Amino acid sequence: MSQLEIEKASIILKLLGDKTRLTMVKILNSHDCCVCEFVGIFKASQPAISQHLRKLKDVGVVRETRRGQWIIYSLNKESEYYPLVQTILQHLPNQDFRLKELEEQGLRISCE
Amino acid sequence: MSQLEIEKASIILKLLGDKTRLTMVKILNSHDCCVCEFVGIFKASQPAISQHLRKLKDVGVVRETRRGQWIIYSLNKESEYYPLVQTILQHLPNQDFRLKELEEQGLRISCE
DNA sequence: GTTTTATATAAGCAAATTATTATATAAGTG
DNA sequence: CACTTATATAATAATTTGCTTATATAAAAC
Repeated sequence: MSQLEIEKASIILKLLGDKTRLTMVKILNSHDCCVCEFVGIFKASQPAISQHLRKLKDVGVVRETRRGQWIIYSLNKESEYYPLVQTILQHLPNQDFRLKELEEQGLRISCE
Repeated sequence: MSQLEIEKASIILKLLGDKTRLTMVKILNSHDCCVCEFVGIFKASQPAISQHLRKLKDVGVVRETRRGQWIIYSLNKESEYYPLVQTILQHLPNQDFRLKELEEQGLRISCE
């Protein structure tokens, strides 16, 4: 079991202690996503989504890669926090239905 | 693996996303404690400690039992959140040294 | 090169969180 | 019963967080 300082762990837990960010990370655990997909999934503005992603990126939980005009976010498996994040995500129900809903609205394809 | 709604999980993660509360819960995982012991352990006022404990109690993560003039807090193993809390705590270093320090100051005995 | 699409960032503000100070309650002690 | 000890609660102040609005950047399309 990889161990983390309490201080660092509490930072990660606070980050994941937000419904939107926690759902984002759960989704990223099975599928990479771009910002516009998250904007479609959550009833939140684009800047709000960008700001959540930035927080996750700042601590290294997620990474970004540009692909054309899209920026694709993915879980950073090299992060020292990855083991903790993984065990937390295992307690959460699959969120694939959210991506399904997106596809039904024709919003998923746009970023592929 | 017991599953939790995202909404509920995020509430727990936010609660544990505080250094003081996270350390409290880690300590309670191996030893019951009273409020005055936590006041000794953390550089925080008694009301601040009480308020942290209240938040943990309100969601059912901890329980309290009065023993004379002391109120002893313990982890609530019946909580639906207990499995999630356990897996998180496994990633954290043991905090027994904090209780040791208390004993050396003669502050532990007072609550026994 | 202007326009559109995707995203980021900055500033301002409202809501939520945490700590402090003061006071209340409840048990134990002399 | 007055006094002390342990704890809780209420009010308030300070800090943090998350959202909105406006603007900037960067790539793609025309």
